[in-house]
Amino acid sequence: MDDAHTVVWNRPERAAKGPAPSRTRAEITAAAIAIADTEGIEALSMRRVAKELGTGTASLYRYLASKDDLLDLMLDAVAAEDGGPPAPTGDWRGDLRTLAYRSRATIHRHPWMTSLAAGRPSLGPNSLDATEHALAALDPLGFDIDVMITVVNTLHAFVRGYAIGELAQQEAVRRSGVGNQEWMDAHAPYLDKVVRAGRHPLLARVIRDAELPHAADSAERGFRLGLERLLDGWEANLPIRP
Amino acid sequence: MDDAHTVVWNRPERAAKGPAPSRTRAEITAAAIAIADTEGIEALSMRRVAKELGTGTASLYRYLASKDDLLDLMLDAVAAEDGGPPAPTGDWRGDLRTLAYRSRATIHRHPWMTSLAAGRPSLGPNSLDATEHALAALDPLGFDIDVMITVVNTLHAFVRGYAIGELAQQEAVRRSGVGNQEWMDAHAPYLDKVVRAGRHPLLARVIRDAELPHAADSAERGFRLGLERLLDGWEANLPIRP
DNA sequence: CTCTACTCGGGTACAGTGTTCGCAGTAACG
DNA sequence: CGTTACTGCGAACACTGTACCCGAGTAGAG
Repeated sequence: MDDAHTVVWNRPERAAKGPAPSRTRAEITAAAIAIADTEGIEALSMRRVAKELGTGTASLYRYLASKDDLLDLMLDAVAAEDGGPPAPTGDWRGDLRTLAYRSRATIHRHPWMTSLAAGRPSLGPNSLDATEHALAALDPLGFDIDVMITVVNTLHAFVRGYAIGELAQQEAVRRSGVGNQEWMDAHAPYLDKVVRAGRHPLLARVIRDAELPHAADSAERGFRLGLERLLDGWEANLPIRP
Repeated sequence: MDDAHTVVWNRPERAAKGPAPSRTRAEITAAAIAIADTEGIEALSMRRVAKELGTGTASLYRYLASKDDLLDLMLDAVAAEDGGPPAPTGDWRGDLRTLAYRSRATIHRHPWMTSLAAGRPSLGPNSLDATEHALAALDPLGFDIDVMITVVNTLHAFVRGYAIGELAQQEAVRRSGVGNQEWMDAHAPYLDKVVRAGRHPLLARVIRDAELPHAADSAERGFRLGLERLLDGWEANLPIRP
């Protein structure tokens, strides 16, 4: 791979000369995503991908400069699911809410996203499309461009950060290899001890009295609550009141 | 490690019988944090930690059931920096702002946190302390416990998510091994092509016209802006108006 | 058409990873 | 004082990403 100095998005898929490649980057990416979805991100190895495609491991390096490139491609590929973001409707609040929920759904479909996205700027073409559409929803509001990008960044930050919290336990359980009940049983004595020690009265109230953590849709309700407050904050600071 | 079924926080540090261990979990954790800070999280291996401490690699497994345990300990250790969170002052807005800024500073000091925190619930004693203090700041406001924990979760989500975005490029540059300029040079042709293609007019405005991304304190100003809007959103929904 | 210059696929090899096993030495309990 | 349970750790195992090199195959040049 002689053009490793270039970025993967800017590298031609097929060489000018020579025989035609038998796979495509998209094929390889799709196989990798399938593995990460079903077996977890820690099961994703180049050898595993090669086996899935029925090729030799070293062949993959004809398409990708490194595993890092593959991870970049995976992140950008899932950003294009559902055929790209919807067009702005004029209701900025509804549009942003829709984008946030779509983003959340995507992360839930691919929990490995959260760990990959950390430390990896979203510069793929599909991610850029998503950002453009988010900006478009804000365009009619009269913010200047600096505020607009800040709003988009903040929304993005909330969605990603919230999803990380939501999926943390679920992912820990999955990685541990045991069932949810066994995982709980392993952690219960420790948490009991903390609560019983009495130095965390409010946390104890959360564990004992709170209804939300025990509800089936607790995460979704918390997400909506946080999101609406965020939108409230911007609505209260619109330069042009509708 | 026969009690691997237990959680690391709940495992006794020293055995009842036998010779005294020559290191402590805290020592090992500190060494690991130092390596991750200076050489990056991908340089953190059990062998590297052992070398740093001058021990054999296998000895570490007398203190930790797995590398995963070590990562958990690292995350909780940094949560205790600066001697724990400050006591509530009565100004809930200021208190939450302080907590958010402290959290951001910690992440900046340890950029590897973002990738570790994904998929790992924060159940360590120091993390629980931090959550307790955040709840305490909200206690006088009259929210019920469900809303309180939602507010804390949302704040946490915003801070973590924003930091991920802030550090993404910086981490990508570091991991690539080349300097910032070379990294920029490698990405510029691709971004130029995207802008020139004309299908992202708002993104083009951000890249060309926005002042914020070029300012030295851009990330900090964006963080403050997002945080204040979030606080605005809650202030507008207080059950008891002060 | 031949020749040349290139690419493609992939077996092999290398350095590194997390973790287990077994063994020698040591401290405390009965 | 013997027994027991621990400690430190060298060696080994099964994996990882990926560089190297090879024969085979294809496109354009002359």
